[in-house]
Amino acid sequence: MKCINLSSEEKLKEAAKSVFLKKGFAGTTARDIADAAGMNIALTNYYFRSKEKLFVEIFRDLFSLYCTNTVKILEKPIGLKEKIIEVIEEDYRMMKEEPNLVLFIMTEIHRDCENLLPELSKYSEMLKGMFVEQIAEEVRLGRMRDIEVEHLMPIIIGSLQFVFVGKNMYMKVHGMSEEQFDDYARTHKDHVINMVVNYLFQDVDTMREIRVKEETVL
Amino acid sequence: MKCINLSSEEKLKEAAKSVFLKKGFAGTTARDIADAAGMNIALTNYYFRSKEKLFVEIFRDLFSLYCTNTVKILEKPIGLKEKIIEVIEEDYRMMKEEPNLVLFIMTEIHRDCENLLPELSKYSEMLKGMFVEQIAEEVRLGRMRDIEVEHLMPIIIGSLQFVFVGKNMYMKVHGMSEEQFDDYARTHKDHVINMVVNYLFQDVDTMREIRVKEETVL
DNA sequence: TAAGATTTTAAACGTTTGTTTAAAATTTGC
DNA sequence: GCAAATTTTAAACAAACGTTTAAAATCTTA
Repeated sequence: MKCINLSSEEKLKEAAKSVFLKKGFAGTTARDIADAAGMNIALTNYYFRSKEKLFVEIFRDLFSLYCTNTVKILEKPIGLKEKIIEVIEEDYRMMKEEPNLVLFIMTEIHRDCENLLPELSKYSEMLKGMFVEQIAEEVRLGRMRDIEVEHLMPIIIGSLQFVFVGKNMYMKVHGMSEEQFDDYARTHKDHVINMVVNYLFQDVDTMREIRVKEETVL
Repeated sequence: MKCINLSSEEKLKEAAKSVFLKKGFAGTTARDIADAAGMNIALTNYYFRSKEKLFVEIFRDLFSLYCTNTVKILEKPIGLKEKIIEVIEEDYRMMKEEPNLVLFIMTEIHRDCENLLPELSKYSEMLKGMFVEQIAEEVRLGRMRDIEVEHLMPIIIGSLQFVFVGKNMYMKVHGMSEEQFDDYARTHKDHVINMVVNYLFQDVDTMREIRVKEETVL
């Protein structure tokens, strides 16, 4: 009976993940992966049959890393404002842990959308189910700006993720170290939370406050 | 005296630009470029000496396309709110014209930051000069939220550019055609303008309005 | 410990890569 | 209109690519 030594196979996969994240599929050679793992060049094909099959397997894992936690938060039975703040905080945590992830995902989907399409279903789930209903309910009650979910998600995650997509650019332009970028990103995250919550909720609240004040006066 | 036929050299460069924008440096072969131009494979090296030298020349052009118009707007002698709206509108116009540009810029700087560093100086200019002074003045007068310019620019351009970075992903996830994405992006642009202006100015205005109302009452 | 199964290795496979060459085709300048 | 300069071509280059092979090394099982 087959008894795979997972240690070698997984060591190779971890090394490949690291290289793919940094250089992308097109920029990575089979020898880059072997070198990073400190293993023989033939082992990639021995364990994973081809560079592309290894890549697809890793992409699946990384796309899950990109989505899963956010989807879980969207499904939590909590208030919408609280939920959106949690999503942004989780996004920040994820990108701090793996800063290359967002650009990697975007680049590879851009390169080979058709082949990687099946992996996108999880992202679709994000926008369905109780989250959409929750938005509709909040909008109906006038507690939230009327906005379609297709616009809401990029509003929530876009501005912060963009900072990590352009991480190398910002670091060069502003002469930042890794630590300085961490500080920068954390501060930016707080700006984004304020801005998004302000746009989606506060304006409504403030308008209500004004209305209340006016009614009190009259 | 040397008399270059610009028609062939420029035809090659335009073809290369198109291929590089779509596939990136690592994903583009010399034969891809020759095929796209309908020219002989040797001509790339005849006119540009190497694939990399051709790429750097094209990157310079495209980075300029990415920055120049925005910098011009930032230097205009107009109000800050008006200016920020103009920047977002110009960003949208640019990305509608060349949807692959932002992801291209981000990917290539990520790949080879050191070599492409000299090209980044223009982006730095963006953040200097009268724009910074204008922000400081507006903040001092209490007409604008207190925010550092390093955070302001990603706040302004990040959310909208992110939508174009993830264009292929959104199109697949939401099953959009090119025309539908155009509509989607235009609507999103308007959301971004509202959100950003709201965050930077409206809150201050509204608070002032409230204060004025209170004073009127008392 | 011996036989069989599995893992690892060095070497080579046929392609494709970016680039070069040298001759052919074309254009330029007198 | 001819010699010189320039542009374009087909062919080939060495190097690097993903992959395969077959033998060596290691581990498993009895």
